[in-house]
Amino acid sequence: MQERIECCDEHCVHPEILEHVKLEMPDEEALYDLAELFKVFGDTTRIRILYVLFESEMCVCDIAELLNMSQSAISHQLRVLKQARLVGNRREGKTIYYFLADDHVRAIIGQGMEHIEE
Amino acid sequence: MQERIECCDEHCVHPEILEHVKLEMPDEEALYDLAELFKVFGDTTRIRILYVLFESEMCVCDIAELLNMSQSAISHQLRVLKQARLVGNRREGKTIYYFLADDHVRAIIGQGMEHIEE
DNA sequence: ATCATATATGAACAGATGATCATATGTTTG
DNA sequence: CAAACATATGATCATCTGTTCATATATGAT
Repeated sequence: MQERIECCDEHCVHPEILEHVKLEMPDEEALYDLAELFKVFGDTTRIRILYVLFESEMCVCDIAELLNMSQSAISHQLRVLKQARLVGNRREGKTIYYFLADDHVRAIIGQGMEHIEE
Repeated sequence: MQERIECCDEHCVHPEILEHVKLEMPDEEALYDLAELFKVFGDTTRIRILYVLFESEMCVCDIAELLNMSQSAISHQLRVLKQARLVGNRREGKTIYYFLADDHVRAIIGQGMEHIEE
């Protein structure tokens, strides 16, 4: 007689909550984009780059020197950061300066810091 | 005569800014922890789990059913979320209910959403 | 005690990721 | 135009990650 014969027949949350959850879920594309965004923050090198840019815009070789890493490694990561629109850049002669794209970066990292400092 | 003979001798930011950046950087351990935290957010399954828990605490099999994934996969990811202290759980008989650990989760995901919706 | 149910866990494997190396592109200077 | 410099990029490789499968643990019911 019962439709659902597997687990969670009776013990769990009410069906209307399950329905409600399904309705409230953002669409798959947004969830995917969100995970992709956080992946970008989920790497020590990229976090360090972002922290460096908190203080001032900076060229690639300066970042590499500051973080004691190869120019190539930094360049690859700056590409990832730029694709995620977390940083922007501008050219001045041979040099390319990178800077934080917007204040969400600070906000997100700030919230993260609060959590781990608990 | 010059100490620094590589790139960035003259064109780039002033040395005092470089010094300032070095001083302002959080220590390596904090940066590592921060990256680890964002890694946890950087997966579609875990993001979806967190969104489900936005609405209500829920047991493992319900989450699995809602997300159309195996109980094992969900259990593995709940473990990761718990280790990052993003969710907590409580037992009620055979069932274990998971819930959001604190409001940083909402804040962080909210900021992330704002960014991708730009 | 035995069985069913809910969840957890370890091993294994495929796919993703990040640093390195070599090289390419683009800019300035002589 | 050639050389020097700043940056970007493609290939490679070792490592990490997430799912699956099989199995273990824990609780409740009979």
